[in-house]
Amino acid sequence: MAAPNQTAIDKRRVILEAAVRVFARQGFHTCRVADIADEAGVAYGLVYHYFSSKDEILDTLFQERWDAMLAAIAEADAQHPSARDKLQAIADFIIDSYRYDPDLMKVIIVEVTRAANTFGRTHLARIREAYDQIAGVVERAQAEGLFRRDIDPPFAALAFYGLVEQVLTRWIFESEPVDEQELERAKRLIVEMTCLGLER
Amino acid sequence: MAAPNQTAIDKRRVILEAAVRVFARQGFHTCRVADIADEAGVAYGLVYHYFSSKDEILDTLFQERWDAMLAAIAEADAQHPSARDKLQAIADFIIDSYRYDPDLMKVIIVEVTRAANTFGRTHLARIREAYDQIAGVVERAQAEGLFRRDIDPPFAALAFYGLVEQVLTRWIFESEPVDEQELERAKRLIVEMTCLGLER
DNA sequence: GTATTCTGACTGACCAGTCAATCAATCATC
DNA sequence: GATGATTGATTGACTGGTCAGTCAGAATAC
Repeated sequence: MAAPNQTAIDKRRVILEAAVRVFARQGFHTCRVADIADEAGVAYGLVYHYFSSKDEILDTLFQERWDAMLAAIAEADAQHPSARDKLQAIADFIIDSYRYDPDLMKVIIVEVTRAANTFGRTHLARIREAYDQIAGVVERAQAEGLFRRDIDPPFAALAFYGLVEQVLTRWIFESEPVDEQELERAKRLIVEMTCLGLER
Repeated sequence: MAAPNQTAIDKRRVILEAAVRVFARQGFHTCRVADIADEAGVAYGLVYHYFSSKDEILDTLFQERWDAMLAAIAEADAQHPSARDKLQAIADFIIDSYRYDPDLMKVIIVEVTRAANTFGRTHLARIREAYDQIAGVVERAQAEGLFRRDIDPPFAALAFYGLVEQVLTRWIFESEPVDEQELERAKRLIVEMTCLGLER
């Protein structure tokens, strides 16, 4: 019934999930591979059976998550007619990703998208794809006359995605978990702030 | 003529400035103390004559710069009557700090304000002071009826300061230096975007 | 019986921080 | 204005600990 190497696949997953917790708790540079093995309840050497290096573990985590991100942005773009709804769907997806697995989002943001000297550099092209897709959403909204034309789309994308990441970063720095109400409030405020600004 | 320990003070400064370049180029975790000594043209041991540890060098750089930051925000708040002008003055100061010493700003942002597991945590209280001051500016503008009241001030501060940091991060990830025109354009767009938003 | 998963002791490189020794400047005394 | 004493700056070889990655073999599955 089970796939031939069910166990193997599971162990790989167990290691990945343990790595998320360890990276989130101690940071990539500060933790040791032995910590990951311990957290996974697995022998040290097994980590190197499934991954060729410590770096490859983080690369894998990032790639899996970022693929989902880009798919969700494309989906949001295709599904909704209005630009505001598109941005809302994107914000919702990212905030919900945090709700579902805060540790993973912490690792992705802290160790990859904001790590200008290490993993951020290696994954730069892929990270930029997200910005480009959002810029596209803004550009088309401007062409339709829904958005002002004096803010250039790449800059608008920076402001929008930047705000989302900034909100997550705030939560990441906080010690206690974030409650449901705050998650929902953030979704609303992010889009409101991006579309309408502060002045009345 | 010269102060008694002129040389001493200079060497300390030389080491700090070398550290900025090395941290910016290689990152705090990746570089060795020997790299800093080499860059400063100084013997390895001298670094430990002026600083008790590698960490203390980064702490010093952060503290010096952040003090200037907080002073500039307070100054902007005191100097200008309108909230928009206050935000413009703050954005100008930070963008100009980047213009003057991009390496230092890179180090502060990448290694401290966004390093959730290491220095960001130790300097958290001081970082929050900047957010709190900006939130105060927004709060008073709301009380005066200039800003909408349905965005809470701490969130607005997150969006504003977050956008500034996001713009710097974009430049940090880029390889080529940023031209004057782009710096000035960013100053304008940051405030425009924060105050007016995207929708027309 | 063989292929794969799994184990954990081991190694080799690396690097933060120490320290004993040298050097340079100022001061104190005659 | 020479001589020695004191203080602080400067040097770089060395140490002790850490840790990523290896490997030889045991266990398990098929």
